[in-house]
Amino acid sequence: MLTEKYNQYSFILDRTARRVKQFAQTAFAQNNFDLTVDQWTVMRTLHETAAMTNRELAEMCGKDQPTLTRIIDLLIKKGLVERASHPSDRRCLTLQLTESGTTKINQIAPKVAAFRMQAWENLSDEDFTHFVRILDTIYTNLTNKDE
Amino acid sequence: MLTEKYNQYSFILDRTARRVKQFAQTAFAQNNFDLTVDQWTVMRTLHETAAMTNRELAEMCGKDQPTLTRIIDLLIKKGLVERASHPSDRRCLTLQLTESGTTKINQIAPKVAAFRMQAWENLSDEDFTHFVRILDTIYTNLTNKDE
DNA sequence: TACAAATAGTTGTTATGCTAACGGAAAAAT
DNA sequence: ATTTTTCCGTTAGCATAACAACTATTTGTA
Repeated sequence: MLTEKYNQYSFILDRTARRVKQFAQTAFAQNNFDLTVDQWTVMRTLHETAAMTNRELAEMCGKDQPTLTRIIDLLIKKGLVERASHPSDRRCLTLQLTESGTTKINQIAPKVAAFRMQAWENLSDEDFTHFVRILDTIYTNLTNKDE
Repeated sequence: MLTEKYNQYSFILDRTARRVKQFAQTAFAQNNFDLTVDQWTVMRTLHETAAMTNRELAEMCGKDQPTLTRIIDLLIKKGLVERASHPSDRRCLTLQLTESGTTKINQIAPKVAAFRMQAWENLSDEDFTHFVRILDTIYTNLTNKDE
């Protein structure tokens, strides 16, 4: 492979990821969701698998623990999530959506799914398959195997 | 297209972009480059096309102006870049690498290109073509056409 | 010419990503 | 049983991303 040819992949990847997030964030604002995209990701994960610890939730959201702690702080301020103590391990916390949080998720989830689709205009199912395979391969290639 | 199937593309994209940046940043640290990945991107762009204004450079780097201003501030602190006044428009500034900055770019550019390649193990030239096409299409799909 | 609109760069604010470090608690080792 | 190690969550510090607001300057227009 020619080295020069691949010099730009990082730029393209970064640029596209930021555009996707920005596009979603603008849609969130226009619909008065009063959430950031990342806060929504956390709530959505918590909705699918309730009562996780901070560490488990961070893992599932693809975020590190400090970042997740701060996002949870903001969601608690908004009354959408609550922390409870873990029954058997006093180091852990159990996180779950409040009733208000569950209501919110159910309200906005279909809308989010709808405008997310706009990214895939002019692209095929096969492209989606390529997309997942290539990006996951890159991710794996750059992940430390010692873990 | 099935909506559910595409719910995760944003997650994959974001996760991969962060991994790529993190991988590069770790390599930078191990080689004592004393630069962030974004600072390197700015320097590299400035090296290829010298004497740009803040706005032009931001555009080429895919960053917004406030972000670029702050990155340039840091690079100036390190003595790698300098701001000069624009000859014909007093609103503008002309940015360029210092001699020290040019030396640094030439020293580290080959190393960066080398470890960047690690992302593409187990992937083909055809995959790279798919990658560029798909991500650029997504970017275009989500870019406001009114500009 | 005078005034309104647009442009360039900066600064402020909030949120996130990453690393390091810290305190409390549990697990492992001796 | 005590010590050491590991683990969990949080906090702190720095850099970046996005947006709004501000100053200075230039351009467009009446």
